[in-house]
This record gives sequence, C-alpha cells and structure tokens, in this order.
Amino acid sequence: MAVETQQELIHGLNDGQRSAVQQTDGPLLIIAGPGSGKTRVITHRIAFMIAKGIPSWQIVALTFTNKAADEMRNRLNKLSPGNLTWAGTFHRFCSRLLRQYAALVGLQENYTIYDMGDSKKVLKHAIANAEIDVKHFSADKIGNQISNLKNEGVSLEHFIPRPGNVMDKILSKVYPEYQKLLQMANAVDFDDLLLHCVDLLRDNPELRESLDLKFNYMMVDEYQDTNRAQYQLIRLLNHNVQNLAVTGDPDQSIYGWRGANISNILDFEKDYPSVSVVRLEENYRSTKSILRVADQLIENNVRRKKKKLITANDEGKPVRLVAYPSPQDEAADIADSIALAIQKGNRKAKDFAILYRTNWLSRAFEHTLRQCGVPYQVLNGHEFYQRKEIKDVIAYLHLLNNPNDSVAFERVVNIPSRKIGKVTLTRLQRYSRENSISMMEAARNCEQIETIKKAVGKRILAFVELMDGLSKEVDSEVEPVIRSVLAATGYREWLTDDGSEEAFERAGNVDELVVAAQEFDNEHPEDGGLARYLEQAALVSDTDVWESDANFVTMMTMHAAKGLEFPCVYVVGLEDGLLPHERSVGNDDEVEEERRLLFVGITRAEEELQFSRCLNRFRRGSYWPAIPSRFLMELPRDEMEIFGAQHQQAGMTADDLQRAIDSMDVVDAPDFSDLPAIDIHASDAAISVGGDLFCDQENEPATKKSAVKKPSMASLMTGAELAKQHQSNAAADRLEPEACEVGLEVEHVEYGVGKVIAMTGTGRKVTATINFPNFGNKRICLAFSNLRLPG
DNA sequence: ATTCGCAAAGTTTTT
DNA sequence: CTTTGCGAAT
Repeated sequence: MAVETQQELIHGLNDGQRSAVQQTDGPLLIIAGPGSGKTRVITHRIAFMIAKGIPSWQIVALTFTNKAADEMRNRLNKLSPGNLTWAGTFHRFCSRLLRQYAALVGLQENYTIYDMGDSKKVLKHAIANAEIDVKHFSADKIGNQISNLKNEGVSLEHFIPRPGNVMDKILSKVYPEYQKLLQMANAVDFDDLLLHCVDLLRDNPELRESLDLKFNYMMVDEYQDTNRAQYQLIRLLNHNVQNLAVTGDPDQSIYGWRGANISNILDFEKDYPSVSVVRLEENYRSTKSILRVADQLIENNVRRKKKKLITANDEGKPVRLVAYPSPQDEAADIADSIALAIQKGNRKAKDFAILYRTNWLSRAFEHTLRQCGVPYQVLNGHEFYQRKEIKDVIAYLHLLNNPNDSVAFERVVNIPSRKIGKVTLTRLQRYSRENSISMMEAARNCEQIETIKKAVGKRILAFVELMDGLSKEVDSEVEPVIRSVLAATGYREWLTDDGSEEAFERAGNVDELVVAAQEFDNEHPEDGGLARYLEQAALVSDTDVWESDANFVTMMTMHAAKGLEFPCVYVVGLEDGLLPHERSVGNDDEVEEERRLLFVGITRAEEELQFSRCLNRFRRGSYWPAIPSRFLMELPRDEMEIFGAQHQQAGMTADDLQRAIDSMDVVDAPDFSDLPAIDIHASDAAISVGGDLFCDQENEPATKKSAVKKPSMASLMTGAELAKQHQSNAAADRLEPEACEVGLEVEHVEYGVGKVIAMTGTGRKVTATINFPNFGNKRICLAFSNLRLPG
C-alpha cells in the first residue's frame, strides 16, 4: 500500500519535480523559478517521506509567512491525513523553542515579543541611560545598526567594536544597555527570537545535538531570503543529520535590506558538498508574453545565475505600459477598467491585484475603487494592531502575562488617567534602573522612593492592586480576560468619553479585538491561552490576513505579493525614485534588488499585466514631474502596448514635456479591456529612444527643472485637475534653491519682500536667513518654502 | 498634569 | 503638506 501511495504522489509531476520529491535524504537544493509548482513539490515531498515510513513529527518545514504554512498544512493534510509535521515561520519556530529553553538564555518562558514601536521605546531608554548624544546618529540609525548586527548573528558577547569607528563606539555602550533593559523586562525584539536561538544552540552542544536529531528532516522555503542568523540556525540544526532541503530563487531575493544574504543560496553547494541540485524551470502560471517581459528585465542583473523561464502556456495578451498625467488619472482609469471587466462578467474582483512599491500609494486606488463600487482589500502592515486603542488593550494583556514588561507598564499605567504623570514615571524609572528591577516591581515598592509623595504612591499601589486582581482572572481563554480588563479599567468608557465620532470608531475597534479573541479561543481549544494569543498577535504578517477566497481586489506592496498569483496584475507608480526607490539609487546592488522586486511583481501575473507610471507625482507638498522608472527601458517594448506617451518625442525639453502634459488627451480613460488598442510602438514613442529626458541619468533630476505649466483649456478639466493646476501655478515662479544667494531680494507668501542675509546647510537642508522689514529675521528651509522673486 | 502650539522631519520594503 | 515630537504655558 505504501508503495502505491508513493507512486500516486509522484504521478503527474514533471521530471524535476519528481526527482525533488523522491530525494528525501541528504542535502537538496531546489532552484525554483516563479510559478514552477514549488509548494506542490514541498507538500508532495513531505507526504512522500511519510509514505516511506518516516515519522511525521521528525519533519519541520520553515516558511516565510504563516499563510504559506497554513496553505502547506492544508494541502499536506489532504495528501497525508493526521500527520504531525511542524510547519511555520522561522520566528514562530524560534519563539516556540525559546519558550521551552528560555532559562538557558536568561529569560522566563512568559517573555514578551516587542514589536518595532516597543523596541524603539526601549532603545530610547537605553540611549538615555548610556548618555549618548543623538546629535549626529539618530535613535533610528542606532536601532538599525543593532538590528543589522543581530541579523548578522552577532550577539552581544561576539560584538567587537572596531577601533576608531564612531558608530561602533556608540554601539558598544548602547547595545549592552539595550539588551539589559530587554532582559529586565523579560522581553525580546524580533531579531532576538532568532539570535537567542542561535546562542542557545551554540552554547549548549548536547541540546543542539539532541534537537539536530529530533528535527531529523528539515525544509526551508524562500531560502534566498534568509539572513545570517537564520543561516546559522539552519546549520546548527543540520550538522549531524543533513537531511535538509531548501528551495528558493535567487532572482526573487528582495529582503537584502533586512539582512537577507543572497550568498546563503548561492553558496549552498559549498556548504553541503554532497548536495543534489534540482532546477524547476517550467512555469505553469503565466503567459508567454508576461514571462518574456520578466525574463528580459531580470537579464539586466549582473549578480545572478542565468536561468531560463519556459512555459507551455499560451502567448496571451501583450503586456501594457501606460503613462497617465497624474496619480488621480492612474487610479481612476484602473478602477474603471476593473469595474468594467467585472460588470461585463469577464472577471471577478478577486482576479485583480494592484501592486506598488510603497504602502501610501494605495490611497488613490482605495478612493477610486470605492467610487466605482468595487470591493477591495488593502494589505498594509499590522495596521489594526498599531492603533492606539488596540495597543493599549494589548499592553494590558502583556502586563498580565508578563508583569515585568516595562514598556507595557509605561503605556497603560496612566491610561485611563490615574494621575500618575511623567515626573512620577521618571522617578520610578530611575528606581527601577538603580535596583535592576522592572517597573512593576518598582511600583510595588514605591513607598521606598523618597521623591514620590504619599498621595501619588497610593495611586500607584492602587494600580498595582488592580493588575494583581486581574491576574487572578487569567484563565485558559483570552476573551474573558479582555472583558475583565475593559470592565476593571473602564477603558471603553474612557475612550468614548468625549462622544466624538472618532472615539466611537475606536470603541468599535476594541469590540473587534474582543471578537478576534473569541475566534482565537474557538480555534485553539487545546493550544490557546494568553501567551499563545500574544505570540500570535506579535508574529502575524501582512499576507497572513489576506483572504484569498473572498471576492476582493487586492492591493499590496510587491514585497507582500511574494508567493501569490493573480489573473490580472497592475504594477503602478513605475517612476524613478519610487521604483527603484530613491534610497537605493546610487548603489548597484540595491538597484539590482529593486529590479528583482519588479521581477517578483511581474511574475505574479497569470494572464494580464499592466505597468503604469504618472507624468506628475504629488510629493512633499506639491506636484513634481516624474521620470519614468529606468526599468521600463529594459523591457521588450516593441512587443508591448504603449499608451499615453504619444506626445513625447526624443530631444524634448522640460518645457516641451510640460506642454505635452497639458495637452494630453489621455484624460478620458482608455478602455483596455475592450477597445482595439492604439499600438504605439517603440519606434514612435519617446521613452524608447533614449531622448535625454528619460535615459540620460546624468541630467539634473526633474525636480530641479523649471516646473512651469502652461494653462490649458479649463473647460476640459475636472475639479481635481483644476485644484492640481492651481497648486502647480502657485509653484510656478518658485525660487529654485540653488538660485538663492546672499543679497537676493525674495518674496514670501506671508512675510512679503525681504533680503537674504545668510545661507546655511547643504542639499535639501539649505536654509536661508531672510530679513523681512515688517517681521524681522526668519530662517526658511528653501526646499519646503514657497519663496519667489519679487514682482 | 494636561493642553496647546510651533518646529522639524519625512515616504521604503517587514518578521 | 502632513504628522510627530518637544517645550512652554496654565
């Protein structure tokens, strides 16, 4: 019977897939291009192992998101019911491991996982305690450095500051203090979850060996996105027993910025010399025309192993590239197209995805989709859990679960107001630091603190008693605990006190939290409880909340889209500075990562794909001409459909472009789903020619060019456009920062005419000190002001 | 202790 | 142009 099952499991797989499934032992590297049936291979491989007689509890599968893990578990349960394979994210895996061995790294099992906001608060305390002047290194910078160290697997005792390095000198003071505060709070940050586990295994050889044996078979998905700490963890758990299979695609490595090390996958063959390598190159997802676009784009990366994308799928429709006058047009047209396709019955809402580089780009689309009555879901971050009211309630739960959680203490001690203010808090903090105890302990002993008056101490003790009382009510279910907290603190009443609409909405969010907790209780009858609930709340990711079955248009970042697929994909905002992001230009490796990001975006599409960019983009207060993304030059434009660039020709000046923009007739949204396209080929369109506007990166950025707009026929403009025009006109004769010099007469909207008497700063921070006859001297940052020449 | 007002900074991407 | 954070005032 077992043999028959094994046969069934490899039936219908291609050669590469089959060989990956059948090689259950020893190190295995699966290079899997997009849409190559990777998840299928992984699940079938695990089922195959189980069918072979390998105990399922010896198998661990590490995935990138919880969603991917759920998906895997579901599929696996169909192939192999009742199996005990552990599937989950690295962070969850480590979290579980740490709960068990917390004491070995100086924690208690009920430790708290701090999110970024929480860790930042701790960091600020650490910086203050270390008496570091944050003049030239911001707290964020320092935090990033610590995070980078941790991602590199450098724990405190392995950190050796380089002599003469200023940042290292700061880190040598802040890093230890930060870790000390975390430990006192019995808390970890995200990076610590991994790092503590690495330390745990490194420092306890016999434990390491037993776990190595216990997790006999390991699989790691998205291996190209693992960082050094994760790499070390994997190596530590696959030393004696090397039944390790990793899957990944170097072309989809998009997390370098958070420490992902692309050489982890490129060097896998060196790390495990006896490795077998399987390549899954056939794509089952996309049309030929989409794949050619993806292929040609990624060919431009230098640091890469060549790989071909092949598919037996149809040719499909040509990929579209559209230039819109403004983001409003972009959003309106795309929403219209989607609405029309749905209306005509060609598509469902859930067939569409709108992908972008940064989260804020979703706003315009939310607006237009709502107007068109198209249902949508936006995946952005842990937005729900970041709300003040939610964080407040969760903080109470954290404090109940882990009374030493000082960040939670500081958050809720005066919410609702208990007349325990900033000064009192500072006194408690000092006491807690001097005695190396948590805030809660300090509060308990507040009568010992001379500087705290009796009356205040009484209020503090009342709070301590409140929490003590609540902690007795903590039981196996979460929902009743939240209800007790709300009841005992009067939080909800405090929230709705002012009767405002906003307050009402917030109360609604709190209610939603209660419902979510209830659901959690129902779904986790065995393995629930406060600790697990809080762990889950801390480790949810963007895509985890994505509802793949519900009928919504999906909007998310290209990062979040990894691993997903949609029939129709819109990749929007393809402008230099957005993609590639302005913070990566100038660094070749980072630009290559941006290119991979677009590659990921493209390869999400099954049947239809549209790129778009805008000629103007609203940034920092007003509209600026936007340069097309350099990646657009790298696509096979001769086979794509190009819209909206009709007026652009090689050799245009900025003014010419502006005139073209003003007379653009793309305002009436073209209907792509239906009309025969006006096919403007590359030879006709300026963006192909390398006209200096688009291709010559040596040129000054557009933001520095004159932004003069010629008025166009008002009768043809919508209200939004008029508003936009107005704004542009306001900026029309705006003084260019580099034209400003001492002695110049300038005019300010509010202060009138004045004379520049001094200039300070460089780049965007150039500031002029200007003497206005009626207002005296004013310091004005040129990049943000509306200075103009008088007259 | 809270509230108000002004100034500076700012927009990646996420476990 | 917004938001956030800090400082001063009540």
